[in-house]
Amino acid sequence: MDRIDRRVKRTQKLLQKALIALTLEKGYDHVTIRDITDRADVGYATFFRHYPDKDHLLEDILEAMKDEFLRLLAPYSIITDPQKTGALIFEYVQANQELCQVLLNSTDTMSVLKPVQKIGLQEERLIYNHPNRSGEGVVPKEIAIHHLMTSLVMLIRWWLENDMPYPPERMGQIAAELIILPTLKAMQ
Amino acid sequence: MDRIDRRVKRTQKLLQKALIALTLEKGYDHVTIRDITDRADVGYATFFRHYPDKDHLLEDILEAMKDEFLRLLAPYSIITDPQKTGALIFEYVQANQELCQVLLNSTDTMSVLKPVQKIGLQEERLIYNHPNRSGEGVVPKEIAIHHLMTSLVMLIRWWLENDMPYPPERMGQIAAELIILPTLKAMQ
DNA sequence: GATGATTTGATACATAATATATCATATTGT
DNA sequence: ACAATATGATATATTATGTATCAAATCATC
Repeated sequence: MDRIDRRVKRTQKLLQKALIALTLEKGYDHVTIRDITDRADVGYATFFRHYPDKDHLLEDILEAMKDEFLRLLAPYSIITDPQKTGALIFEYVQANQELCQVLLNSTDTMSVLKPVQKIGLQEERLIYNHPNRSGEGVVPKEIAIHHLMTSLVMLIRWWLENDMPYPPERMGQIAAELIILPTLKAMQ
Repeated sequence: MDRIDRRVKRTQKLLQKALIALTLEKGYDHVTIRDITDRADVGYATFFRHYPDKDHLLEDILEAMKDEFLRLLAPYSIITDPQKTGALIFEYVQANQELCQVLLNSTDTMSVLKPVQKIGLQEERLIYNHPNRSGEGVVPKEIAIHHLMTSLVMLIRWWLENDMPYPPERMGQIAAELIILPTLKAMQ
């Protein structure tokens, strides 16, 4: 009933791989749809049978990554153990370096931030009740969560752009001291 | 000798104003060069006599803003008085709301971050010698400065996107507690 | 394995935007 | 007033997007 045609899944995977490879080669903006379909060895018109434009293909890639990523982090909490969670995040980024580079450096980086925001809101209750939170800060909750998530993404961006000069454990520690703990402390 | 033809300055100003207005109306990506030249009431080919593409026009606008912005902040330091400087920043953003919205929400927001980074590096020595800095943190200097600047830009983005729900003074305070002071403390 | 449904490839085509070239006209700096 | 330069208008080449069509291949299911 609800199963997806093998051909569809195959075509979409080919298009996704092609976009990732081409973005690494010449930059997201300079990749044309013809480039993608040629690389994927797929008819040109076939692209539009799956995605209305390039951005939607990127979004699809991001969605898949998000799911895998959340599964990885599920056993821990960014609040209960900031350093450990931070390290896990940077280990994941290291293991999926090319994919992350594409998602975070495509012109559309900002669109990546929206799903990330959602992840933040899912943990909101957890954050709000955490003992590290003093409750005496001046920072509204919504701002704090926004800051937490976007700053982490920006830190990952920096790390990738500078060829990962520190190991994941160290980056986790940095994320904790620079972003996670201060945010908890400053929350209203 | 070095002076610029009045016609050139006039045309460039018209193109800049047109891009800002059109970006607010329909979004940066959807603005065509024909749109710009029509709105500016200028010949189509004239655009390319000044800029190779839309991004370079945006860059020109950004450059002008950067200069004005730095002149505004010159008497103060983000380090000596974080709250006051923060408030000043948000007051400027409020006064130049439309311009800032265009620069921070155009797809190319990331290109805005590069000049901002430069501003940060100019203050680097000042930051490094500030008494608020404990010197016991684990965060490398380059990461701290990157974090400081990008987080401020992201906070401004949030403020604009959410219709500026708090006054500039409050935002300056928030920026200080959430970003500036923690960064100084965590610096190595 | 046969069959009806769906996807794909190939092709043609319409549209839109970018970018360049040319030349008469208008404006500028001196 | 005059030489230099910028502009407007127009034509044209190029590139990319997006749609339409139909035969052939592939799929799910029985």
